[in-house]
Amino acid sequence: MVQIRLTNTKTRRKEDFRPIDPENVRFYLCGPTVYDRAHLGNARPVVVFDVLVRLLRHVYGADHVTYVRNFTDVDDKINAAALARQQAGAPGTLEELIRERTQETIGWYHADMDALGAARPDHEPRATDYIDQMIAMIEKLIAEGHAYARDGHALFRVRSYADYGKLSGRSVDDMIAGARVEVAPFKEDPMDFVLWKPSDAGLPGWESPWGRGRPGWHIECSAMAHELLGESFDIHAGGIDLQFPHHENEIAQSACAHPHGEFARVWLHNEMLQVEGKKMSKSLGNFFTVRDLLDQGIPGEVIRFVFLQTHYRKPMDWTEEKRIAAVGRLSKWDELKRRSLSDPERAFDGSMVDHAVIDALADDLNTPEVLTRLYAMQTEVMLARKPDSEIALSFFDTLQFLGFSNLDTQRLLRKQAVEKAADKVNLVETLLQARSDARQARDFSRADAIRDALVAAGVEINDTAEGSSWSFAPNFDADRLKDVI
RNA sequence: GGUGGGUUGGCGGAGAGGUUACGCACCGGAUUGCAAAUCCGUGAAGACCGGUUCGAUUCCGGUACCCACCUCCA
Repeated sequence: MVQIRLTNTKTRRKEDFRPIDPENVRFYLCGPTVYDRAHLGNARPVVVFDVLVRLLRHVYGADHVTYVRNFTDVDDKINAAALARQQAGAPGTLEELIRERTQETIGWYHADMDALGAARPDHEPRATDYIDQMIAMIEKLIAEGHAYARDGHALFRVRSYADYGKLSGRSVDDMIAGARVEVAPFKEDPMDFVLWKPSDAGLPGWESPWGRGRPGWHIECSAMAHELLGESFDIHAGGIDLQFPHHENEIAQSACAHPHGEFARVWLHNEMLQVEGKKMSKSLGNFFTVRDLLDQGIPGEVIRFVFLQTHYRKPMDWTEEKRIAAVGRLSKWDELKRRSLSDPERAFDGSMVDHAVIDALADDLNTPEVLTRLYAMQTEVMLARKPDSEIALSFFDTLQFLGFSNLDTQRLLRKQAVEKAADKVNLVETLLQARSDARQARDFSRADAIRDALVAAGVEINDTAEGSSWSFAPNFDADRLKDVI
């Protein structure tokens, strides 16, 4: 069996991955707060850890991995969005508008992540469905002395957990010295964080031993992970920005509430995404969503390819240049698929995934190394020069395994071009026949003139020993064909 | 102020204490009537300053610059 190695944030080392139970490898990924469209940065962990899940399923078996990714559907930003809608005249109670908003956002999220080729998790728990578990957990923490209730709040007592700060390499004292912590009158210690907070009449709330209120951030992940994966599970992942405070607080809560469990054995964090060398932010005007890109005709596979070019533990820069290069590469593979498979629509089952690709992934998800292997395979497929060669089958099986099933990066544009040009097919073929005739007659100047004009009009021509083939390019412009006639 | 990450050839981007990463671009060659596509090949690097070592881009220390987190942004 392939030995997977992963860089564990908890130990700051690359270590052999040994599942607690190989029959059920358990993985938790922090999901989105569903108040708006996912921006491009939100997509990075989804794609990166989708690859991890694919690897785990490949190694341990498709039915031996449990993948959980939550939806945080209780949050002040959601409340604000719902309130804005109500003030804009939307009908319904605030609770209804909140539900509407989160439901709609989850639908968007699914559509966008599907487009990126990211498989759906086995469980997608919503925080509001686990309020009871959160309350039970908070009660236990209070009973054990790890938390306290004050003024309608429940707060975690950071000093009661000796290892607080271990994951992120911080000490409580240093952080307080940094003087950037919120000091609230009801806190025993400035670092204590909120488990439960009161809701007034204008906010969603649930009855609790501390009054009507809503959960703080952090507790939902602890409660849902415990409910669905148990006291101890294998891997917990998310963006590096969650390392502190979110994951640190999750650990503290879970370790204190379930002292016999280990919570997550391995912690994985992806580095952040930048855009053209800068942080993506609304103020810089370089903020955009996954949907924005998809709507521009950039398929999810292109986004996925660009993501996999950079190792997940390094900052990744989204650039126009990379986008264009990815389109070129995938288009080339699409062309190769048409040429090297007797049935380009053939479905693959993952039985011929390349071993070197698996080895590269097993080495801490080294996706750039995977691409290097794919380039080598590409050349081998070219050299095989016959349809359905073993290397071709393996190559496209591997691509599908990696989440690249549709390689036609220009399908939207091409589809439009073909539709627009449907009545020009005969004309193009007539012209190509004329070129062929001219070549036969060795009238090369006429043949080349026809070819150049067709190319200029957006017809791709490929001459091989077996003959010529052609296709409409996405930029096909029928009007230009008039120049040929 | 504290913490973490980064700095590799024109661009993107890895591994390894000593032997070609790889891709794109460029250049040369093969193929082609000429192109395109494809194949083969050359050149080009390791922010800066020290240290360890027979030998460092790879280990250690320092400096500079960039990014992020410490503010419910993945």
